[in-house]
Amino acid sequence: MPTPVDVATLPPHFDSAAAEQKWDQQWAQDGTYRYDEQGTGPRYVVDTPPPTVSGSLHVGHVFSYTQTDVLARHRRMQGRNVFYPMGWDDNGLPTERRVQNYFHVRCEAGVPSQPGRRFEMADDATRKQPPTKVSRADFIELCLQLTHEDEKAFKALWQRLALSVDWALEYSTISKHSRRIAQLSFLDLVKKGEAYSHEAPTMWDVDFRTAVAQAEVEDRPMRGAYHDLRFGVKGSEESFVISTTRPELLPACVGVAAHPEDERYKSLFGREAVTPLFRVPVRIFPSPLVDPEKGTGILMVCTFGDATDVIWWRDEKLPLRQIVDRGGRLEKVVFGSEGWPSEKADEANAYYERLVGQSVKEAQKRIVESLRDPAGSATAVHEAPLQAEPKVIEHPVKFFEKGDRPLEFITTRQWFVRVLDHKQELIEAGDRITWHPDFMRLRFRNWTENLNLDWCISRQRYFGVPFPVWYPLDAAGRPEYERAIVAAPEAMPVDPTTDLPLGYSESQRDQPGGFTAENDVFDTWFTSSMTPQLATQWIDAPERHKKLFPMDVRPQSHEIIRTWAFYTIAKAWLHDREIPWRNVAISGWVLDPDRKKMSKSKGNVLTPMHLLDSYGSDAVRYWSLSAKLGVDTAFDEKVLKVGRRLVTKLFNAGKLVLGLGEAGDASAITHPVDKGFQFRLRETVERASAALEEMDYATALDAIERFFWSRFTDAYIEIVKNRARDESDPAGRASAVASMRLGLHALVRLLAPYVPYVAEEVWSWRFAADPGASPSVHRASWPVAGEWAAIGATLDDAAAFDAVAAALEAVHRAKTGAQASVGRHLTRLVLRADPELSRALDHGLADLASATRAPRVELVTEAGAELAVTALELAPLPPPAGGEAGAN
RNA sequence: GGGCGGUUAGCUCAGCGGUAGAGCAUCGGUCUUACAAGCCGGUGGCCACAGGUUCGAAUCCUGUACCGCCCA
Repeated sequence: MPTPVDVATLPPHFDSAAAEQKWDQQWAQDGTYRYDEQGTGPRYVVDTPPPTVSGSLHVGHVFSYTQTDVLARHRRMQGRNVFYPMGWDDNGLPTERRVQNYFHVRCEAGVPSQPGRRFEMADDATRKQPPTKVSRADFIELCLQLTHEDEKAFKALWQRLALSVDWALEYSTISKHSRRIAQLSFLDLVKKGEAYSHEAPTMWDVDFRTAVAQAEVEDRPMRGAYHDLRFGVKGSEESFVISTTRPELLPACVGVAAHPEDERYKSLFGREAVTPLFRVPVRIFPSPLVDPEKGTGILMVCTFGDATDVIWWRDEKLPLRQIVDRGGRLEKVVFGSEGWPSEKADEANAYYERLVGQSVKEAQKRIVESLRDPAGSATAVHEAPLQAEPKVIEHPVKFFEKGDRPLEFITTRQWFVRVLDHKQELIEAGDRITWHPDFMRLRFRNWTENLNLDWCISRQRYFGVPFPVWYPLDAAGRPEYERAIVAAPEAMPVDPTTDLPLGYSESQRDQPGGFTAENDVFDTWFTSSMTPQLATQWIDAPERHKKLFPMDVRPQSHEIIRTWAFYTIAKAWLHDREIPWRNVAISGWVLDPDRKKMSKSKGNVLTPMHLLDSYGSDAVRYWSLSAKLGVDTAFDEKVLKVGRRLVTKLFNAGKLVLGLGEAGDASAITHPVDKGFQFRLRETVERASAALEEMDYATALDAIERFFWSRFTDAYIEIVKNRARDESDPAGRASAVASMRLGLHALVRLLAPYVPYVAEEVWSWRFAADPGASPSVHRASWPVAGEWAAIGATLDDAAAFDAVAAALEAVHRAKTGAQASVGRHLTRLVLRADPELSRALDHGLADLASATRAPRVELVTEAGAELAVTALELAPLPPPAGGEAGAN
């Protein structure tokens, strides 16, 4: 049982650092935020974003995570059994990259594993050497080691911020459990026919050497140039000019296309063109996808310059001539060999020889030189194929969002999940979810409608969840992809490179007639899209899953609607024909003070730790919670100061109110001014609660804070604090003390989700020891209007309180006008008011006299009069310090 | 090019049919036994622009201009 604190001994300011330490420890010890697995009451289930633990923390993390926390805290106080887990996304490229840099290592296939070998952060000297090569197993070990360190830093921040997560529910996306859930998901999708593998041109990053999905691709404006090249027409003297930004792909040209209605080229359809330099005959066909306005209106189709080339290649059944390899260099090909026809193979090979092994960029330079050679002409006329100097343009080019060079389309075997077949269902699922703010729904809809590729889920990387898949090898040692073997669910998680498929022995690995492992890992979103299922344990704990799914809320930021939100909705639909959560709360971004997006490259990223140190956690939370969902907010240190002020104010208001001595219960509240204050307080409770029901914590905070400051501390307390100490008026005193106590009791609870440390501190002084009270304000009940029913406050009471407060304000104004302090004693005070206001003031005149320090208030009633101070006589100032200075 | 959001006091932002708001900044007053990290007051706005609807528009509609985001 907590012991009440003697508030008279408390300091003038709140020591936030000490309180943060004290209460973090206390909450952990008491299990204040624990989810009750056995609980049968209503739950509130949060699908927390697992932050990418790639090292750095910034204020954006603080911002959005605090916004989630306030929702969870509100629901917890409403008595919900709150399920609020925390995960770490330690799976994927950011981690790989960080590990490579931190230890200065590279993962390479075929390097033997060296278990037990220790690595430290690389120093400058080490960094000058080539990176150390490590095996896949060792690399993964390093990833785990480093992410574990990063997780500790994140956890410390979250605790300092007072995120009310249940740390017993912590998870990481690379853990054994997560790998199992991801592999079970894959198995379910294969069984349902929603996952398939096939060999096809896929967007490929040549630096990371991996396939990427549509969601990870972005357009960047790049300088390019139109190169006009003259093609010949087979069996004729005719020719035409195509325009291309990628002349280096000329050797991979497999067709020529123009718009079916284009009169200039209609006569060419069905005939064959001959490419310059390589003299390859290719089919000329019509396609409505060609824009007659662009370039010369006729273009070459290559394997593959862009996404449209892929469509033409597939629809027209054109041959495949891949020349760009997985590292972005031109591979060796021989014209004149099978699949590489040429009318002049020797010349073609001579031209191509100059390009082999070159990067795409260098190859372009070289081929442009060749194209200036009249000998390369494919027409009867002896002229250079390049018609004019290239015309420089700026155009959008597709990049992997984390990549540095343009994506290539490269034909590889990849695994996909069917999403195109389910567009309509996914859009409908999105519409069944409530989005906060609502317009974010359109981002989801827009993205889903515009999808044009199935979800590529395989990545040619090292650190990730492996595919639980092997392929049988035929007698010639070729994988039989159509007969893929998926691991049994009870065996998952498996690593196919070390585990065995059922019925095979290790000696059969990579042997003809044996089997081979799938080396790829899942797209990190394949696992991240399962955060609800990771937290509920899904098919491993069906009863638990049923209780927790669909979840109540998914908080996240808007730039990952197309990835995280989309994939999570897709998975929930494909697996369970369900929506994953009923609400999505989209937080905005923190912008720098110049309203620019914070990013590492701009160097304008703010780290949160020093803010926490100088303003305290409650003030930092206040800043986060004064911004509305979905709204980008410029970082403004002034708001932190306001937060700190609020914390101080609550601390001191608590001291005053609790220092008044013991209070009776609400039945002692009989004075009209007190009842009127309670009436307004109840209205505030209703207003704030309504806003929070809509997840509008910022509007709720605004209402609470405004009331706390301008009605409670500036007005009500000033009006009644003298009565609260007046021994000569026991009933009036009891009413004031009980009312102030109830006011504080409610306001501490209303503010608790926002400023949990100072609220807990104030609560602990006395309220925690009340009979039947919760030891923590964070488990106390959220105020409800019913608590005020017994007081029976009326609109007339409210008018009395409002009138006294307005009159006090008028007197303050008059005193300030007379250059006197608001505490200055008066010898005479006359107010003028209209009859209605006079009546309202009637019950509050004694309070008003004591608050204004006047002997009595003379009231002149005049129809239609504005409230005004008509006479104000200041008492002489007491003699200066030395004796009984400052006596009242 | 398509979609979405924004434009309100010097700054950061609320308000979203009924007399323009808050905090900060600024200027002035005030050390009142809760709080000077406080309190009181003053100054400051064609609510981007142009039309329209309405008794009444910052708020609803249409268009324009900037800023930003998402997607091609």
